[in-house]
Amino acid sequence: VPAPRILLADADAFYVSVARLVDPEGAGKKPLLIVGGTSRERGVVTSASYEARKFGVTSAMPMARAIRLCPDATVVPVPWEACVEKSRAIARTLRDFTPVVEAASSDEFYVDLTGTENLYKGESLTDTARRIRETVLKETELNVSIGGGTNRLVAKMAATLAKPAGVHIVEAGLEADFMRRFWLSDIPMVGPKATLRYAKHGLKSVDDALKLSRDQLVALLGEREGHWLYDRIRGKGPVHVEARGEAKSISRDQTFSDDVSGMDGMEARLLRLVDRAARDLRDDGFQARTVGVRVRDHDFTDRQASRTLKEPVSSERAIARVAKQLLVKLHAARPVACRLIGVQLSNLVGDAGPAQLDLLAARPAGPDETERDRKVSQAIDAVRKKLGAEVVQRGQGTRRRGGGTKGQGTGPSRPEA
DNA sequence: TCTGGGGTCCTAGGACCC
DNA sequence: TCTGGGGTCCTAGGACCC
Repeated sequence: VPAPRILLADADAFYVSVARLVDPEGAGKKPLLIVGGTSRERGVVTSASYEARKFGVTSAMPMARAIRLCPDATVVPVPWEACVEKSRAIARTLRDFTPVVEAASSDEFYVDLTGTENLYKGESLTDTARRIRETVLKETELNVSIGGGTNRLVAKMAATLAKPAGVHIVEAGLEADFMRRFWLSDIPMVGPKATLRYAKHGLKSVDDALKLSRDQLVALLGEREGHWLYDRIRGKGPVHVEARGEAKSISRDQTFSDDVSGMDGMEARLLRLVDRAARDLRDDGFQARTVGVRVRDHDFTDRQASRTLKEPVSSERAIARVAKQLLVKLHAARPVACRLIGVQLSNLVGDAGPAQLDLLAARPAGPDETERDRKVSQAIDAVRKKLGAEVVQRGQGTRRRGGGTKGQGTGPSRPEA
């Protein structure tokens, strides 16, 4: 049995790089570049150029703070559509090497080269990774860094060492040794909460935790987490790479520049989000059985309510009816102003495949979604399609999302996931 | 400093069924 | 009349990732 050969290809400063490609004369010429929410008051950094990072700017940082740290930086919005296209282009290039490519996010791709030893006969994993890197650069104008090894954990952690524009492969058998240079907080899924818990037991680095036996770790952290950490710090982790995989939920939410109070205002904003979510759901060829509504109160308390229906729905009117009831319920439970409202559609049922077309047609209109609701949505889709075509005719170069990609089962924001 | 938008996975309790 | 155990589905919340 050959040892697994897993790679993680991670695009360098993805959103910044795409912003520069989109606008070579503007953003392309600014070393100090920040890409992110330009709502000024409530935006955060999506990505900062390596030059800007030297000033302490990091992603997810409030924009106000980022500008204070790096006052000379240029701030531009995220070019979402171009990012979706570039993400797909990277995935396509990777699939030329093996079909087993999993998009973990827009800019991260797991690649399983196990069993390709004969195909790339004699070539080391390092050389194959370098060749992949060069090919992606040539075909997409984007630099990826590639980490690799016998499982996803070491591949991911090696990729951080490979940045920028490099390759780092961990040889089989050296996984445990490789891990010793890291902090526990560097391990994927060890977030702020876990880091704090570990620190309370005096555990900060991988080396700290290596001094404890399996039983001691279990005694400290509990059955599940104890075993989990014992394996991770020895470089053991999941191996399976899932080729493709479809979206499991679609959500659209919005933070408002000013808090919204009162049902009328909240409902108006909810309906706009419902329209976006329903449209994107249908574009991706899905129906949803579960409708959820999320609010973030003015004091940053997150609350959520959801309902699962007997039959899946995809029309604006059906989703809006449920969403409104959920919003009323949430507002009644805590009638305060909110800073964010979101709509989430899950329990997705595909309706794109020809095999399922009959099933859909046969699905009777029920109490949750009437025949009339569906007709209205069909009319909306028809108008959108027409408008999209006109935009293309005018040569503005901004085709409406999904116009020609219907039924590929890929979400606009997680294109290959 | 005052916190985006898009996701995934896990847990725990209750309802319900066998 | 009182007592089970197991399995599945649903809901809410939380941690985490990019």
